[in-house]
Amino acid sequence: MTRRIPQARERGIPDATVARLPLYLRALNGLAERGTATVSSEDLAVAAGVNSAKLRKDLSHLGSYGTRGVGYDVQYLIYQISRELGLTQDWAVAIVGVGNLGRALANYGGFVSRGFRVAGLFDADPAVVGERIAGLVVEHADGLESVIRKRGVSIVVIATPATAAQQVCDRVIAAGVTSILNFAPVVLTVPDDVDVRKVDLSIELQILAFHEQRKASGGPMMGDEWPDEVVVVSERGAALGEASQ
Amino acid sequence: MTRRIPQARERGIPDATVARLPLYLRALNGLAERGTATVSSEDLAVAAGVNSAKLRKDLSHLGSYGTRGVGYDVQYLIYQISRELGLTQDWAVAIVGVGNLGRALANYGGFVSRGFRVAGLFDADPAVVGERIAGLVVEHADGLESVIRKRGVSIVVIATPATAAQQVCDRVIAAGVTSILNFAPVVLTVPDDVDVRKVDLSIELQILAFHEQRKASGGPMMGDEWPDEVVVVSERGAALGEASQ
DNA sequence: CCGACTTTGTGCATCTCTTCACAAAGGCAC
DNA sequence: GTGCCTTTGTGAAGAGATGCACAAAGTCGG
Repeated sequence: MTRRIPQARERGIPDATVARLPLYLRALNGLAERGTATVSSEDLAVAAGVNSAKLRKDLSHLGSYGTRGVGYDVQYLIYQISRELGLTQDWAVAIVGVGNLGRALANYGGFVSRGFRVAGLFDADPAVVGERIAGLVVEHADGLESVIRKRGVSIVVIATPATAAQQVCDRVIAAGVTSILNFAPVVLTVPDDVDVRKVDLSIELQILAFHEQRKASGGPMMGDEWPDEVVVVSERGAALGEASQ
Repeated sequence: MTRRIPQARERGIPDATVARLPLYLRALNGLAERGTATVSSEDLAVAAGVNSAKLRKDLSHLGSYGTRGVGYDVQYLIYQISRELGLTQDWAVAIVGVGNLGRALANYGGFVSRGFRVAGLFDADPAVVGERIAGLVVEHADGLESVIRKRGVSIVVIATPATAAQQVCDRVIAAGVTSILNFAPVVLTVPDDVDVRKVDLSIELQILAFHEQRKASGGPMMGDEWPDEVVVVSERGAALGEASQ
């Protein structure tokens, strides 16, 4: 029974750290634009809205890139974090579902600026296919698999209604995609090697409502009884991007 | 020095649990629509995509609403979770920034279906003010404070460009709002009693890219040296909802 | 070259969240 | 009733994240 000793440069950055790296990157880019050359963990932590000890521990997972007594070189750190996140290469992204949300995403500037390139827009509605959005022509969802393979798409954004999401998901996985960003309000079932990240407006609002209620009233009404009239809220809402299909 | 003993029905549901309750609620609504009367923790856990022990522990924080040997009454559990989340009351929501994203949000069906009512749309661009979106007329951002007070808005969604977000944030907080959903890619500075939740597409994509890179290559290139030519990615992207102002 | 000062990187204690495993509770068949 | 079977609710162990506090490492003025 040997003791588990963590390697200095072991592959395995904690998820919580990975989730914060983009935040640091953004703060660093802000500093770089203002011409700052070096930054202390304290200052960077404030800019990113985290604790400075946490920031230092996070960065220590990437390597020892700071200089004691001075801080971190902004440009160098930007490069190291970008490299770790895989932003030094280009990622082809496809957006499926060109409803309100799909359009918003296609026009999103932050996409292009960071190594993410929109390589395709898809919808199942013939009325939308052929339309030109953000310099791209919307293609019919039938061609999904072939286009994914042909253009080397590795990340797919699902912005379809909830009902279509799982089917789209299955198809893009069959085409070899292993990274999915899901905006549809459903739990996607995927194999273990596929990463799904979920963005769900409705859930965020409900979490806010919980805290708001707590602040307002010191908790929900105390009784556990049913009220006289129970109104059951139904799951009638379409996906955020209510596209066709 | 007394030991801290958790009360049985203490007000204080873990954050991780609160974040999952909406997920359970959605799964339960799906079951209710299909006419299911009772459900076991195992089945509900599968539907919500979590571990069944976790689900039971989560629910146990609300109270003891299950029946051993049987499971949970779907309708009753829907009611209890809704009540805990504060969805049995109506929340007035204002959306600030009517760009691509703002429009998508205003048209989002899931909003209305769950006790959230869009009570106002705001933008600083005169070209957008007056436009009719999802049955509402876009108002000028100047009237933000008075409308918030008048219509009892308690949750504000910020869908402005990054540059305007902090200013909007300060103003709505001054008007009494303590719950904010922020889509702009900036860290908002707020007092302790204000809750901010952040939705950031760019960050989600970067996290996916990290995992994708790991899967593809077994890690980033090994050297720690600078490449000959360093391209620094700039933070040029506008907010997801690139509205005016 | 030295000593004062700054800031990193990390060991450690703490806290939170997750998962296991099982006793207790309840339904149901007979 | 009685006993078997199912499923909850939870104690306890484990895993992971956080934050403190400080030694080690480096800068800089003189």
